[in-house]
Amino acid sequence: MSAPSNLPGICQTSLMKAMRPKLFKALCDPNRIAIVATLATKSDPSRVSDIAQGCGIDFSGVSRHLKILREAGLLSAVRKGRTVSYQLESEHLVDTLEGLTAALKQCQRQTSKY
Amino acid sequence: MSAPSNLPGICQTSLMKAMRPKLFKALCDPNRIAIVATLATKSDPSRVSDIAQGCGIDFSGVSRHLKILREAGLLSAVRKGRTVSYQLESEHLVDTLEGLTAALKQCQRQTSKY
DNA sequence: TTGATGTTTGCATATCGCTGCAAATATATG
DNA sequence: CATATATTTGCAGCGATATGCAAACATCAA
Repeated sequence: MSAPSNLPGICQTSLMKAMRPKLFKALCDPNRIAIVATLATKSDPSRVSDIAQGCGIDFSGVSRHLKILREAGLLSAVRKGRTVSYQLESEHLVDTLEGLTAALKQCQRQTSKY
Repeated sequence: MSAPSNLPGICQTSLMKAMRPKLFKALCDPNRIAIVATLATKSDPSRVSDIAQGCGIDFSGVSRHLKILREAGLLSAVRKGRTVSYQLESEHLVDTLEGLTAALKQCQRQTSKY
């Protein structure tokens, strides 16, 4: 039966690598999704206090969310004087998503019946 | 200054829609990621008990994870006799990811300085 | 230095989510 | 019907996470 070899195993491994648990964990909170969506509309970095305006929670909580998103590689932070501004790392996110999509399609191809 | 109009607002809205909180919530558990990666390597639906073999947790927990993934649109389920088999909805996942990528790029374009 | 502003962090609390076990349900078989 | 197998669901325990408040920290301005 034309042995399936261990290609599925390789495929699964590369998918697991592409799935980036940290990314999904960072985006499983609705406030963090809102923050990302908001920052996606800004061409310049936004200050913590400005971002907090949009959310319905305390700025300390927003600061924590921003930290999580930054550690997941989704945001970059810059300090300017007293303020810290965060910006979406759009290309990085796009690259990650495209990598995941490619890995999925690869699996699809290797497991499709013919 | 060639007013930005409310395009950013539209952009943010479409991104929020594309982000699918349910998807990220479904994929923020490591066991669920493993399940998805495993099912991605199968061309046929897999039975709950077989899927549970791979995970290190009780099959009841696996059943719950499968339910969450199914409700997020990531899996489809089919009952055959006493067994229920789950399969990855690969195309749907790919479409969702590509939609999200496209929405992100759209935002990138609209907010880039020129 | 003193005071003001912006952000982060420590702490307590409340809620959420994962898990295992046992019971319930669904289906097949004797 | 009674029994066996496969899956789902109810329940309780428990660790993780989100949140607000207050304190600490960083930076700027008098």
